[in-house]
Amino acid sequence: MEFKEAKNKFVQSWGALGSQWGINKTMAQIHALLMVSNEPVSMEDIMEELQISRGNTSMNLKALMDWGIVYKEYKSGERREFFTAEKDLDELAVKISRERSKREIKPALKILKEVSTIEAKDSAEEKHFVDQTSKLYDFVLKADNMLDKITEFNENWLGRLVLKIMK
Amino acid sequence: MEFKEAKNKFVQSWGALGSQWGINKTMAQIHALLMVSNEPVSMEDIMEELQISRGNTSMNLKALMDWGIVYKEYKSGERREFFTAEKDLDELAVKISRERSKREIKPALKILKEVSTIEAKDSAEEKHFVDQTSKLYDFVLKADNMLDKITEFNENWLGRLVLKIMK
DNA sequence: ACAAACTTTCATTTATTTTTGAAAGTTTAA
DNA sequence: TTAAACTTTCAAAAATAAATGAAAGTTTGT
Repeated sequence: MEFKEAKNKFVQSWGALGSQWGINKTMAQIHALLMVSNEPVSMEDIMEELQISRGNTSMNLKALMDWGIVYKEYKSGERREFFTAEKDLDELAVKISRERSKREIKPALKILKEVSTIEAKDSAEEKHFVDQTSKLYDFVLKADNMLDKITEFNENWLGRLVLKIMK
Repeated sequence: MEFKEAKNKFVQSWGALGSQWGINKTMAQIHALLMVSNEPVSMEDIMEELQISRGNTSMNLKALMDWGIVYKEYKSGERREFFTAEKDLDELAVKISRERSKREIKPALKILKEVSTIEAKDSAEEKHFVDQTSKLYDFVLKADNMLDKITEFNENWLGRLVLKIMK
């Protein structure tokens, strides 16, 4: 396989994969493109490479910056803005899990807390509901904390030890 | 909040959350409904509760059974089929991660392997591409294994110890 | 302060995904 | 073997999500 072909394959596949994970295709593609670029890329170049409109590019770059995984860069003597992706994968994982936790897990916990604390009358049906949603609340909370700790400790000796034990 | 209201809120919210994670709304809603039902539910009842068509119900039940998180049940003397959800959350987590790994992570690894093993010519651009995709391959592989181990050991003492250390 | 060079926004269009429902298929009891 | 009672399939319709592009907004050098 040739370089251009490989690059294209990577970008396209990353886009498709992103969709499956609830991330829009263009956002994933732009991220993929920046990840494998060894130097900052201008908006024009992104538009050109991915064959997408200016508006789409702009919106998705903004979203990526909101997630904290893409940065703006300024080149001296250049009016245009350039973009780079966070390339440290541990850092990337931390930022993605923080963001998903904030956007998706926290709201889920809020709902679970609300519905699991209704006053359960004596019917078996209601008891089961409260029991099951309470368990779910505990479980999601535990999972969320675990993800937090894993990413947090990922780099240091304790994390490495844990990884070793787990393997 | 009253029981019916709480149940409805849970089912609706779970559906919305599912969408964000790339799981279709109805599939997530049916799963939610079955999770909090203390006894098997017929297709008719699911259709009625969620106000969805027979075809939709059938397809999504099939998908949930393919994931291994919903089971068919037969009641003696009843012609109809009934459905229940896996209610053990550890078991649920194991099945969901297995399935997502199989469907999404494994294919991603395949692509990463392919594109990271192209012959890098001497340009800095190509070297960076190979370097970055190789790192990504290693990282995703590591993460996939970790998820595997976490779910696998979740119930036993080692898992508990690790959780404790991490907290 | 101006205008050139750029970026962002958002109403509209387009593409994708999900849902419907009628027809086809299946199972079971008599 | 038949037909009633159910489930599944899939082409078409509906709903949802994403992309476009022109207009509005912003920044920067002179």
